[in-house]
Amino acid sequence: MPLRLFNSLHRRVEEFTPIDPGAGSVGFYCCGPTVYDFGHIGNFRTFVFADLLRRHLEFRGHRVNHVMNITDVEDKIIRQVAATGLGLAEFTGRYTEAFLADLGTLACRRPHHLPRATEYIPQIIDLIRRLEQRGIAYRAADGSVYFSIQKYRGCGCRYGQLITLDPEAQRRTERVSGDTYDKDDLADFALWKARVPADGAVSWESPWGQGRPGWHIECSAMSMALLGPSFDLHLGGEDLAFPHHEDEIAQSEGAGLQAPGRPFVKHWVHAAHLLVDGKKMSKSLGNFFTVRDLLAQGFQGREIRFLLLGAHYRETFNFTREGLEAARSALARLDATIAQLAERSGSSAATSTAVDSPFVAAFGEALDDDLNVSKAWAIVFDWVRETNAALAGGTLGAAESAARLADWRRVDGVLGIGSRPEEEIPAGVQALLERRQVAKAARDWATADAVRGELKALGWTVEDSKAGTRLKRL
RNA sequence: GGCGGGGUCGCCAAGUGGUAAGGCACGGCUCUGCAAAAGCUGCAUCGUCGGUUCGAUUCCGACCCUCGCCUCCA
Repeated sequence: MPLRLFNSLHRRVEEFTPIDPGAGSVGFYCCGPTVYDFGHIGNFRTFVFADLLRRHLEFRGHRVNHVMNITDVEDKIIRQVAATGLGLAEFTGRYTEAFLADLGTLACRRPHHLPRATEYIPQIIDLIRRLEQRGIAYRAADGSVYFSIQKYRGCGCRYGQLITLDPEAQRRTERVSGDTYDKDDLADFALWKARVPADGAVSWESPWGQGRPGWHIECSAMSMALLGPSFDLHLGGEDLAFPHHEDEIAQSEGAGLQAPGRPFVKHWVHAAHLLVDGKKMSKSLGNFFTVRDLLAQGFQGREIRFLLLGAHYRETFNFTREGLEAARSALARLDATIAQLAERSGSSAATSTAVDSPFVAAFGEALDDDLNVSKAWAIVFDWVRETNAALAGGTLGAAESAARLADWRRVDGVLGIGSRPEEEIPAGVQALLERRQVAKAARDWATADAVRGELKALGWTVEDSKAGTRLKRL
């Protein structure tokens, strides 16, 4: 069975097929961060999900051209720039670096392209001009350029591809009524924002005078610049479906750059939000974690990744500290099995086989099923139990161990969990261990147990087995 | 008010028209000097009430609870 994915465009699970099978790579775009602060764990759920999809596509033999934009000009950024007195590039550069570091902490493969909005101003301007030429964009009294949804519809295009919209039934929220722009229609959105004094030095020359791009237009301009006017996959958090993605479609298809009958994007995929302790993350509730916060609490990136990969991407997922602790325990069990396989396989290398083992095949099929990662983990842990049983039974030879290890590496190429970083054993701990060994040899159990207690207090646990004594970090 | 998700074991979380994966936690047993680790093993009838069906947790209806979106929040 081929890969099937939910497509927000049609609200059903569909087989994934590249829009252009001869292209040699899959065009893959994921809306990235707005760099005005550290990303929180909810943001990273989307990026970890995107990483899983990318890795699975690669596992299935696709070459993926992964693009993620960095929004480095936006209202909040401008406010921060003004408040901190830093230059725009300096300010956004800091958070961009932090974001990429966090992405690395969570073992996400680096996107092939990380375009910044400010580096694509000419392309953005070209796109707006094209929309203007086609009569879909208009300049308002405030000097800004807006996208006219009515004109767009008049061209036979459809606005409302990702959601069902009934403008009459929409509630007037504060955000709408608080909008002070001079738009023809409330639903219209800014393509180019005329400079206002509060923008400070953040502005660019354009055919409409000084100003800066609207939010939605950057993704249209950059995705099409890097992936062409029609590409395969566009991902993002569910909150972006409307209006951001809807507007991206409108701008991109409104510009009419696609070949006849081709859409801007073939498959839209949205990741559900994360809850923290059952509630939406928000600063006022204080249930807001950055990756850094969690590292400071002693958790590892792989533990966070494991937890984020625990649930299906289209389900809201409840992120808790208990969940992180459970992730740690589960990973310790997995790590122990992998370590034993490595030990047992010694120097023998696995002979590569043309056919996937039943384990690897079942794992891949689980992910083919709309990225059913929970099912995939169930398969992994079934395999862990079975492997442990074989290991405990002493029936696993070096070659078989190496083969299993190779299977795990294959699977982990998709999961990206990796292995626990080796921790050096401090000399003091090593000395205690030796003291205990001496006591043990002398059958002085009281001393041996006392030393074990001391080691435990230092964060190390001792495991005796027939093969010898093993020291493990708690 | 409109639209869209959810309610499955103590916690997290899959899934299916024929009596429910996996993880964490917990109990018993084996192994162990004792432990730990590991193995074996035990532990749920799926929000409520109706309906369809030979049979529903899975389909339909109503209700309750909960979460999200409704114009620049992943």
